[in-house]
Amino acid sequence: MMFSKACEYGIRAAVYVTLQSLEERRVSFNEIAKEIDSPIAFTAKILQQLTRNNIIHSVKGPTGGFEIEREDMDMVKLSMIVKAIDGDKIYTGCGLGLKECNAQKPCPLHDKFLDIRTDLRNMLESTSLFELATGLEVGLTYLKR
Amino acid sequence: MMFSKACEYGIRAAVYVTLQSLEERRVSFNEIAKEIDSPIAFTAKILQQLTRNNIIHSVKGPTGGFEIEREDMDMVKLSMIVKAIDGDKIYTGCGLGLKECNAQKPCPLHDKFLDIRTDLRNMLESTSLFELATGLEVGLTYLKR
DNA sequence: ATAATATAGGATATAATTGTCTTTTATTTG
DNA sequence: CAAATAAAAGACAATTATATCCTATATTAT
Ligand code: FES
Ligand code: FES
Repeated sequence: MMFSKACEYGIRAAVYVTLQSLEERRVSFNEIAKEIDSPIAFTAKILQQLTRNNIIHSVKGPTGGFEIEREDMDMVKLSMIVKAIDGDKIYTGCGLGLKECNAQKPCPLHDKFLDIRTDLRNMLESTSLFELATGLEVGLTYLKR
Repeated sequence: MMFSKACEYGIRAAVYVTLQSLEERRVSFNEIAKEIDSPIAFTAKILQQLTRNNIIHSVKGPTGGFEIEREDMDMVKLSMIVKAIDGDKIYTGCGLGLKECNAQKPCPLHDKFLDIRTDLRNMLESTSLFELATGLEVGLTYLKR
């Protein structure tokens, strides 16, 4: 609804990688897909995108898998994942589908829509992977149900 | 992104019907599609949905077309249109795609997501077609381009 | 070096959404 | 009543999003 399926899987996957990297564990896409309850091959594609965008790091071969550096856990915000997977139409598009969102020639919902979207944007730009992983770590939140 | 294309067209169409009904004019789906710059046949389908959900009123035959009662312009909120076309997943779904959004077993983004979604919901539930049409009427807002 | 392992990449399949076309039904006017 | 008009309905087509499968490439351990 707000994010594509691919983006939802991408965020859940990145948070799971973060959680495991906190314990120095590399994880395979098989494990990730199982733990976040997502389609394996599709998840692998999404992990490729995250890797190409330097959001997570991948290592091939035995003992390989996905990981994320400790400093990146703080640096990587949700907005970066959303942008890598869904692009920035979530920021730039018109809520009523006009060709562009423009205050000079706004749709009837423009002002109200912009309020919501600005809040969403601020939230995504200020939320780090580390922050999301900590709730998981102490069992307060879940990646599947 | 936030709404489906169908929903975007639906809102724009309903606002246009409202604007014209303020001047006692019934409008055909051909005119609506032209004025909101949307695919004609697809728009006709969406107008059917709005009619079935008693959001706008349709009249067949010569002099027929779509219209909306003056009192309905205030009574119909955007939330009703969104619900009629996109269903209520926008209100009930989990932002990270968990099978359900539930505070007992929340995803890592639950609290922050709920804040945004509540604002969106309040906005949609408090915004009437009349309110949106008035900006159009005085040339402050636009339904195409 | 070789075998085993794990991600990368490309081709393909399936499902959902978006969009078109044609026929039917209801209504109004002459 | 007949002709014209406009929405309703159903079948179909195109596009996009989601998902799977198979092969290639890189890396590690033996
Ligand atoms: S013009 Fe529609 S949201 Fe800005
Ligand atoms: S559980 Fe994910 S948004 Fe509520």
